Amino acid sequence: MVRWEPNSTGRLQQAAMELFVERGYDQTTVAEIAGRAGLTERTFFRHFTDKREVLFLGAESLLDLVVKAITAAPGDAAPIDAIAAALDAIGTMFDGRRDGSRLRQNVIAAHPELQERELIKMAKLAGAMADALRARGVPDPSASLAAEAGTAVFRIAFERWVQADSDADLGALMQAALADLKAVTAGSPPRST
Amino acid sequence: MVRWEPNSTGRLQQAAMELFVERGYDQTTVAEIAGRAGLTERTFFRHFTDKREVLFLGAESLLDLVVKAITAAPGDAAPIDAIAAALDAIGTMFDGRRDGSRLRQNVIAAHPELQERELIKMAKLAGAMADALRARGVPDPSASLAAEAGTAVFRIAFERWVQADSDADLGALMQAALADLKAVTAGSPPRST
DNA sequence: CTATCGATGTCAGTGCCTGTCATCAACGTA
DNA sequence: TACGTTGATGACAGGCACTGACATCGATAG
Repeated sequence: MVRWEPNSTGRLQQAAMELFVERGYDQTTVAEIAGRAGLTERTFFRHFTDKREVLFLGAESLLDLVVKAITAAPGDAAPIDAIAAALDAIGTMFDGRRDGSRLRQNVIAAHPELQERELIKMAKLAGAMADALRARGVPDPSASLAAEAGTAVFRIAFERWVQADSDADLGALMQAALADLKAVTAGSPPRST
Repeated sequence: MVRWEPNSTGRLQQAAMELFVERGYDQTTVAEIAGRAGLTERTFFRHFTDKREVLFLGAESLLDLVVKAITAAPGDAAPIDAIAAALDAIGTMFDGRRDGSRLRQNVIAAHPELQERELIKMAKLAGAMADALRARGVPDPSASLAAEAGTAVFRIAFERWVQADSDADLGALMQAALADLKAVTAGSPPRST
């Protein structure tokens, strides 16, 4: 006989998403989330450091993916090309997950405190990318700047992706955004995409 | 006879900074801040939406400055040059404020929740810069990308500025960082600055 | 069989933040 | 002068996020 149902973390995540969608983030208490998952509030905080974090599990795997892609890039690749490779890997990872991403992003978009958490996750991502570039011998501040550029491209392409009516391809959107960034930093006059 | 001492907001800010430096952000309660300023906790929350915000007043003026600089740039200037003009304006604004900036940044660096707030202020800054560029006729996503690039340059140069031993010039650091960003997005091989 | 372990529950408490109502000097107006 | 209004503040009650300390009890190792 099992003393506890398995996968507490997953149950808490699912219960949280359901409640956030049903009645909104603010109108949902941690006790309610835990209750729906068959647990107590105290246990929620053993699985997640705070209420927001329940929406941001999985950021760790994205980080690993990106670091590996940068590390695996050809040794003679320019920093920006290593970043491009990381973006490609991200594109593949999100393939087919647009509906879920959109749902989650709608919740985040409605709550500044969740946007804050998302931004610091992005900053950590940029930090990890910069570390991976430095490990390739890219000096600062070029490594930091390339990493920041990469996350900027990701964020802007991602935003377009979840908002798009058609089911565009995230990878393609990121490639286009990267090309735009290259053009704009090169001092090109405005153009439309 | 005055019923209340003037400049409640400023007194709260000063009391907060003092206490944060004396005993740390976490070890300071809002009631203590208010008490030192001769006010009550409830009044604190009439001046600031939350405890963190007491450290981030003034972000509004930075935003205005940047928007005006972009708007005032020559009509035929490329987006990236309008951004460069905004960075110059920022450099002038922070001239001579390095010690204060460093003190404040030390507090923020020690507390993730404060970093989150700083990041969302940066995101708002980027949003305002993008709006100003769009008003100049720059289409999306170029406007967003140029704005994000600008804030990335600002953040990285600012970090170096407050950490530097010598009293380097923020404006010069931003110009150098912008040049590095241009080089790295152009696909240049790694170089050191 | 017993000791330890690990996930959970229980409970008390702190601090952030909000809603609501009261206070009272200043100010305008009749 | 009297009186109503305004605006910044105080007082108070309460909700909810989050934490520390201790108890519980199947599972597992020896």
